[in-house]
Amino acid sequence: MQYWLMKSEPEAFGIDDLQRVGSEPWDGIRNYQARNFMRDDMQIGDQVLFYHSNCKPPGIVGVAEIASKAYPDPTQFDPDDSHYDADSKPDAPRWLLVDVRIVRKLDGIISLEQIKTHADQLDGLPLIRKGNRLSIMPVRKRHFDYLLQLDTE
DNA sequence: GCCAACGTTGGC
DNA sequence: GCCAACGTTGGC
Repeated sequence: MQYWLMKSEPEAFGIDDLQRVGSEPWDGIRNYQARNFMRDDMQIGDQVLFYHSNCKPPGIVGVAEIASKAYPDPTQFDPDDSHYDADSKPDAPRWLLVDVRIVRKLDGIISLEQIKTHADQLDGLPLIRKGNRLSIMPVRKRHFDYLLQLDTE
């Protein structure tokens, strides 16, 4: 069992959307490091911190879980999709996705600002490393538990 | 293989 | 809207 943080822009797909649909193919990932996490390390049942980015305020808003193994992201083959990749061929797909299922929406939001005040306890968490832009990142269990406990404070 | 140019992310 | 940080591309 591993733990992750996955970013999404709420304007595109937020926690309320995930709660409504229940499970969602996490398409549009076009970063090799993030892809490799999905391909090599994610297992069904892994727990996910659902993070809202590019919004006010950014922060963790829910818990989700991995609901499938990695499989080809169909948007890479769709010329009308903004994530279309002309160099990716169906017999050798470059981009993968996993299905993500809702576990629960948090009572509030664990804001990035709040998270940063706990930097000492969260040492090594990529989210608070300067310049980090990964949209999918591993989270230690210790950090996962610590972050969620901030929601009930 | 180097690196400048460019595009994207994402907090502010 | 700005811009720092970072990844990718492509000329050489």
